[in-house]
Amino acid sequence: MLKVSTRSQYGLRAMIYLARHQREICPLKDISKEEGISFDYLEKIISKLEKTGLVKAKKGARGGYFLAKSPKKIKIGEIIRPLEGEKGLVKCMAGSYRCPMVKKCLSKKFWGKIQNALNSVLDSITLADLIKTP
Amino acid sequence: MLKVSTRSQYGLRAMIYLARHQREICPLKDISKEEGISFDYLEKIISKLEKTGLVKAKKGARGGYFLAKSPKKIKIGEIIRPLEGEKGLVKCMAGSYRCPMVKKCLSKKFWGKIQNALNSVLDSITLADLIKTP
DNA sequence: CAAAAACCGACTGATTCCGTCGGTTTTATC
DNA sequence: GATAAAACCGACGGAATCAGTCGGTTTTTG
Repeated sequence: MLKVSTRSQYGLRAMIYLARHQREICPLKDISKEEGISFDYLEKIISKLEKTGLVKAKKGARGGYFLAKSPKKIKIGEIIRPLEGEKGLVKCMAGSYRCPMVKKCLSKKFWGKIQNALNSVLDSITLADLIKTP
Repeated sequence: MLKVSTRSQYGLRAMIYLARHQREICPLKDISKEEGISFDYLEKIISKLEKTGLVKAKKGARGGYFLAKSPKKIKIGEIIRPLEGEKGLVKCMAGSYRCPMVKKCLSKKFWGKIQNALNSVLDSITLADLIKTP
């Protein structure tokens, strides 16, 4: 339905939170409380972001999460894409799939354009851009 | 999951078909056969496009569908948006919904930007653009 | 009248979303 | 060393949506 899942929305909000608390180690409890997002769900989301290397974790008491690099170097696309799954906007762009109509199909190229446009917008904005209050 | 539904993909292909058969009246059977899309499903899709006024129908024997206006005047966004539902990319942009965090939320503006960018790409391309074979 | 077509609404299996839950491991502090 | 706080992990489940099917109605042509 061309919708951004709450996963991505929550993930972005968590990243914004971390960006505003740079050089601190933020326990998930604080983020979830502050943002009003389910702790358990947010855990799954941030763990994904950790696996892609955007976020680092410190375990144990007084542990928590923190950004792996400066907000200036984090493009929003890097946050959204892993959370949405890298499948691509339409099935016919997913790596494995081979559309039987590909020869005659005029629309594939179109969807590729849309996808590229979307990605470049997402990559033209950094986390730092979002937190600077003008 | 930030995916375009097959509804839209099929809808677009049907519109391309109609554009390539301008001034003909195309029975759904032909479109579905040519494009390899389920007749029954396509019927639901095209009926939606008819309701939005992009396509006109002629009932009865020797009836069928045809474009309501020239392909040059049909923006792809006009095709996709009704098929995807006008809900917006994220819940917090849907007309009725009031997010409790709206005051502090830095991301809403961001999603608005993304949505606008997407819409302008979709509206920058016409059906005519898609069928001219370069 | 018969056939061809659009029109319409109800139903269904599968998938994905959006969480929840219970338990494990790691670490800091007392 | 015990305890508590935190990250980590996998299984489960209700709800929504998707993609499609089906059966029937209405309209028009020949």
